[in-house]
Amino acid sequence: MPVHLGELEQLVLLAVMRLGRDAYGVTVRREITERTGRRMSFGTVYSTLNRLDEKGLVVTRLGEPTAERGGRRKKYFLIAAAGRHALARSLRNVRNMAEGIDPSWSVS
Amino acid sequence: MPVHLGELEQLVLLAVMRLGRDAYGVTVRREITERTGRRMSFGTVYSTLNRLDEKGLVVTRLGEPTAERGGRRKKYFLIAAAGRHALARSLRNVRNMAEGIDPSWSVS
DNA sequence: GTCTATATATTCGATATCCTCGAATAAATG
DNA sequence: CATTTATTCGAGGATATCGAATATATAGAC
Repeated sequence: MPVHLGELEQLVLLAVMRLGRDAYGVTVRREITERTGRRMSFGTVYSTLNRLDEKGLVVTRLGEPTAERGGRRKKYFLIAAAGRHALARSLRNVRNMAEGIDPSWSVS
Repeated sequence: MPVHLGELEQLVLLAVMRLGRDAYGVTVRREITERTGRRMSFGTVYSTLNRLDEKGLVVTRLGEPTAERGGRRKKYFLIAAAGRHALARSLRNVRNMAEGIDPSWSVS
């Protein structure tokens, strides 16, 4: 099994963490788009969420129907311990590599 | 053409920046492994470097033979302006998503 | 000088994983 | 049963990965 997080897996895991108990397909996609400007289809988001689930990096629970106006039940995602670890490693790697290379270059 | 940087592309670009004029296959691989612990074959490194080259994110120059003890000439890599921009965007996205989610979680 | 062994470095070909989308499906309410 | 909300599916492209093959340089034997 792959030990590394893909690019989008990283962003999706971060979104799941940010959203806490309100993380599901729609909100995850919105969070990423709002914070990064990155656009993607729902299919993309869900395939990533499901992959993270299969890897055991998130856990899911099925939501109750809301009283809003129909619509299928939500599938909520929560980050798992393994997900936290994988994310921490991944971010640490980037930080270690970026350390010392400074602001200037991120502008030009 | 894809607008996003893969996970490894990000690390390789950072290594190329760090190494300045001494960036080539062998040193890039070593830099990443030393700083992150991440192992990979040379084939992996070179395929990524070449992909970045095709995308115009790095530029190459061929080194002169050294007086060390045989061996093929080195192909040096330098980050291009487009590479800096892509990297800056990519890192900014991660930072924007990680912002506010703090220390505690990176431990547990 | 020129062969050949050896060291250094890069390329190649094949496969797995990740990303991506649009269309299809499912499940809830009025 | 029409509409809304949400998720799954199927197919194709991009990235990552490796081991083996290839290229190119020097040193030493002859």
